Amino acid sequence: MMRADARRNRARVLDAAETVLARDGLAASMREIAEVAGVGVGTIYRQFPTKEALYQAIVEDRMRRLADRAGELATAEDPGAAFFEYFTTIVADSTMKKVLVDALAVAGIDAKAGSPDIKGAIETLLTRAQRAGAVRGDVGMEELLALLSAACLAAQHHHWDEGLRTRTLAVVFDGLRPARGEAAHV
Amino acid sequence: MMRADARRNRARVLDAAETVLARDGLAASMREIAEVAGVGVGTIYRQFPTKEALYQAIVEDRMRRLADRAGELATAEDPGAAFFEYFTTIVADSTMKKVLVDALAVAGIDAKAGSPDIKGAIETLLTRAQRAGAVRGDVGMEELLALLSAACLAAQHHHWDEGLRTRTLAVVFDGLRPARGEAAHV
DNA sequence: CTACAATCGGAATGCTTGTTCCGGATGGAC
DNA sequence: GTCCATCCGGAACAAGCATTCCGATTGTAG
Repeated sequence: MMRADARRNRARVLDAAETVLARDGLAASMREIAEVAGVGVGTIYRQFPTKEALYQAIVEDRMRRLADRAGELATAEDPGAAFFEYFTTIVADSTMKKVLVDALAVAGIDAKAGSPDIKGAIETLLTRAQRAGAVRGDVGMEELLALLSAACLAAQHHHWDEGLRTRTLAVVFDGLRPARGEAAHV
Repeated sequence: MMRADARRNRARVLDAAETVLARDGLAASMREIAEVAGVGVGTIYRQFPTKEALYQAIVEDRMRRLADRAGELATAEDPGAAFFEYFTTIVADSTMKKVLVDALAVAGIDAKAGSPDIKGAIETLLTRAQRAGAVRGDVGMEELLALLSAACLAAQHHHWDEGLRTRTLAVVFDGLRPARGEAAHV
């Protein structure tokens, strides 16, 4: 059983790391995280063997939340709206969360072990939206993830404000919609 | 007048820097650039007062080439094709050139001094394509640059191969085209 | 060819980073 | 209250970085 102070400090470290990493991404230093958390650097290393491990813990947590959100939307009445809303949410999120973006970029959303089945969850949203005729049938997961990742990266780097985000995603979404006349895939 | 060996070394440094920075981006170290160039680090500093200055020299050079290319395409017979070709070229380029992408991301394509009028050149391509009815009239420079930068960032980070690039840009381009029925802006 | 200023290489400097270590503090079982 | 395994803080260490400096070298004007 973990001692009470250890558990408390673990929470503080995770909190501080989330804050600092959101701002500085992978470039954040352990010293600063420790300072924000109000603990010594040694305390961090007691819980997380390495900087990467700390990052991974946070990224996995965020991934899990994103996967959960996708799960909720998987049963929405309007699959098209659900799909586009999810896309927008992730991009809006990443404007503020540099870790997530760095993680998407470095480790890759691509199938990294540990991360829950976010890919599967997104695929469900895509398939349902396609069946409902809200998204072209000929876009695959690869292109979708490429577009999603691209939007997240740019939103982060250039600090897209809401207006720019809306207008830019509008173009992408138009490209994702079926050409008029394309039949819904039953 | 510059001594002959100094001029030769300057060229070597620029070459090496282009190579190394293309691979490692801003994370590349001066030592490695010096090694690849076959000179001492001191030699680099004789020509470029700082690491940033060296980067800037290379980025400006690339920007100039991109602006030139845009200039050529500005008088193409098919403004729509010219526009989409230019977009594709830049993205394909950035898959290989990490500096460019870092520069776009960090310094920002956005109006940084020194960089020639690449923004103006792109705007010309856009306007002509819109007049020709190949691009929606309601997309502005801001969204266009956002999309361009997004594609470059993602292409670099995930090493888009040609197939993925083609399919992903196809979606974006579809979003940029006018909805059927939208009139060309004379 | 000579002489000297321009240039060179790379060791040295000073800083930042991730990680380790350990003397001292402390939670909690008895 | 006692006691010890656990945990804490932060100094210390090693590695890497950009940048500076200087004795040795070399282009070139005269």
